[in-house]
Amino acid sequence: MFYLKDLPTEKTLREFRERYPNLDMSALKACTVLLRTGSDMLTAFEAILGKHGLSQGRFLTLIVMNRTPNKAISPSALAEKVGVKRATMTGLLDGLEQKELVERIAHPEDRRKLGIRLTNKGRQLLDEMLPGYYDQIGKLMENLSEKERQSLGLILGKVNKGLSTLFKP
Amino acid sequence: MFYLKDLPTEKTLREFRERYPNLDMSALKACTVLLRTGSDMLTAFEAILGKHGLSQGRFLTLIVMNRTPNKAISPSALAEKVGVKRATMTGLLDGLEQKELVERIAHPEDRRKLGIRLTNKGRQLLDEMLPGYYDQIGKLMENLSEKERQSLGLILGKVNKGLSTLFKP
DNA sequence: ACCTTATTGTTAGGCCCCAAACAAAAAAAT
DNA sequence: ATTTTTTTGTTTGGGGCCTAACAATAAGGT
Repeated sequence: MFYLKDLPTEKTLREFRERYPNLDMSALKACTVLLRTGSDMLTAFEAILGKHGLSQGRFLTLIVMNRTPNKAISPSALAEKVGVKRATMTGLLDGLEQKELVERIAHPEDRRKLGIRLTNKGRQLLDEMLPGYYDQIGKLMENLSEKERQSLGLILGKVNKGLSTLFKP
Repeated sequence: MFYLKDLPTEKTLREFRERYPNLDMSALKACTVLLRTGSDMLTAFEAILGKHGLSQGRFLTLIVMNRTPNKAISPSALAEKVGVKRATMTGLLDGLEQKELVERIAHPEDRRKLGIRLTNKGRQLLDEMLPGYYDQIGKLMENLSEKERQSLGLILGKVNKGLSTLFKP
């Protein structure tokens, strides 16, 4: 899951607005459609990743490491970039290490720290699956013109602006 | 979490495209921004709902029931509308029932079936929290003109079309 | 009527996420 | 030099979601 499957119809929206008069119908509609689409996209991606034995979290971890495939990176930096807590990263790395896609290396100076590295097998897996993955993303967006893609970015930027002011006042 | 926190920079995107030439940069960018925004929205909503002791799943369950507040609805219908498996709905209903927001009623004819109803307390909670909730949604979208909201819907519709063709070929 | 099949809600077990608490080690304060 | 604080990675326990398997019941096939 991720979000409501059965989005409210126009009729339901109107009924709700009668009961809760401050309801901004077009805002709620935009909001639900956005979340629904995101939810479906994620579900689709997880299906793709599942074929390679990866979860979204593990895949994102690999992707971040693949930005600098020859450099080691600390679990905490990795957690921050992926957007999970350090505790969660421990679990993701456990899984990746068991599959031998990644290895933990002791830090030469600071004995608290670790360095995480892609193994050859890890790099190999990515090089094998990423072309297909990017293909799918291309197909996903093939119905959008370049202009529409820009427009989408602009609009989502405004949503983000709204997000940042949500909890301030 | 939900999606990558640290989105790729333009530079990283270009580097990736060199390694994976079929990468459609504007497609990937649109994709990541969309998922990132959805992720942030969901996080924000969960923070709001948490104040009322609800999770996203439980809240959506209540919302769906609130469409017809006086009618009982079966757990399986509820699961389908919310977008979770029946097994998951059992857990959601357990939680809601324990908070006395919802009650399970035996079906008069078919002894396999149940009817789920909002209790007074459940209705009360919704009527108390929904105005504020819709307010937040209004604020979230306040930076978008009516035209932009329509445009967003249109664009997301095309993304959805892309989604539906993702696994066919 | 009897047997098979389908449906309903639940339980069991697993994965992924989080928050909180830890031990080990390093850095800062005194 | 000793104590305190901070940082790092991990463990523990909990929630939410899933799949697979169940028992109970109903519906259909013969």
